[in-house]
Amino acid sequence: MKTSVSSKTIGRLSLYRRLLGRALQKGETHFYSHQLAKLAKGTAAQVRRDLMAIGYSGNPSKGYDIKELIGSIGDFLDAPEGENAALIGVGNLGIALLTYFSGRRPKLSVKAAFDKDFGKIGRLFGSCMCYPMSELGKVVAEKKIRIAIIAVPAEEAQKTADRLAKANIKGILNFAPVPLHLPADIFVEDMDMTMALEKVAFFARAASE
Amino acid sequence: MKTSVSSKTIGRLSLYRRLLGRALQKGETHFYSHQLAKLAKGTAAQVRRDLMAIGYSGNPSKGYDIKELIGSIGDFLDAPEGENAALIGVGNLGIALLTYFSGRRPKLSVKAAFDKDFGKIGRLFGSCMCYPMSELGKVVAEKKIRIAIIAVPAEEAQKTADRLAKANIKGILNFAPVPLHLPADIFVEDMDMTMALEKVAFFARAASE
DNA sequence: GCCTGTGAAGCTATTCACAGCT
DNA sequence: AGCTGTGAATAGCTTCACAGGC
Repeated sequence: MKTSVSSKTIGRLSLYRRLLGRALQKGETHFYSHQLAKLAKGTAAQVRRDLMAIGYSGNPSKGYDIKELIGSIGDFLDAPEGENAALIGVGNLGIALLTYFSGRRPKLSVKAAFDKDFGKIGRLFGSCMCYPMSELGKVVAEKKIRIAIIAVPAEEAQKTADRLAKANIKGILNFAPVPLHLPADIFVEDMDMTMALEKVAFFARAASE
Repeated sequence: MKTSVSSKTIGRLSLYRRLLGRALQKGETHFYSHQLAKLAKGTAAQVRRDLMAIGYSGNPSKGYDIKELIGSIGDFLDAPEGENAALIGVGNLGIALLTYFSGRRPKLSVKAAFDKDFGKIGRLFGSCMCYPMSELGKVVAEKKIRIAIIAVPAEEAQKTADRLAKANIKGILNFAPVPLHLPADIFVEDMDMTMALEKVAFFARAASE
């Protein structure tokens, strides 16, 4: 049932939830689709379509109840038991990501880090222990980890991904600037920062002339 | 003319260039569209369409000349004089990005960093001097900076973006997890890592049942 | 009147499929 | 035979526009 929702819609739902959370903290209680659209830089029709996908219904006169809607998005997006992640590659970027993700979502946290550098193994980064790669399978099973973040150099990314696949990881957030070749049942989301920066450079130039 | 190429195509061209560079280093000289497609995890037809967009033509019998193609992509994507970027927000993430982007592309480099923390101002990060925000306009003009990377906390992102707009920045790579409201002639690419991780969590779960 | 929910239209992006070349 | 380049077809996503409700 839920597999029929597009990746783009899932992304926007994640965004809506955050924006709604901020509105809630400011004391708002209800929102119209066009208000949420404005915050999210989308259109009202799209907001309504996205909410249709999760089966949430608003009220034509008051709009959407913010608290309720946040709950509905959570019911749809989050695993009830929460989701544990592993970080592979405790370099500059890896450490920044650990900090960035820590405490952001109650149901989604990085529970273990891995590196091949013996200087890092056994140390705590934030509240996250760094293990050697050889213990990947064991730790992943113990801590019920299902998703992983790859923050290793490009040359090691594919090898790392293969090990993750063997460890039964089902989803990967990939920061290495190379596409990963993996079995089709593993979901991969690429964060190609080089691509992103080159895009910005290109369109900035295109706009300037 | 070049504005007619879609953002997705631009992104893939950036990827192709990197993949071709690696193939070149391995000693390859020619490539067929299906070979590049395999590396890029796309289809042969799409590779050919993308190359059509930049007006590069291959040879039906030998395929594409790798060196030549890298050159053509460069002619299309890169500003001949190069493109200078600024980094705003020298926290954990900002520093990781400085390291990540340094030396990756000859024609695209981060030339200045900005922060509001006086402890950071005046220091060198990598080869990048950290300036106070008050000097943004001046430094941007002096160093001919046209694009910027936002790596500040969510609460400060919009304010930072407004200052960048005032400083005549034409493109922004935004790592803050909030959409930015800016004049339409400024290109913004969002790197919403929270969204990406939630997507991975969702589809990993969907695949597991 | 101004909202939501949604079928239908419109767009954009991708893939098919084949003519033309070597 | 096996490739490229490309019109035509398809699939996927977004927006329009309006019925129905308060």
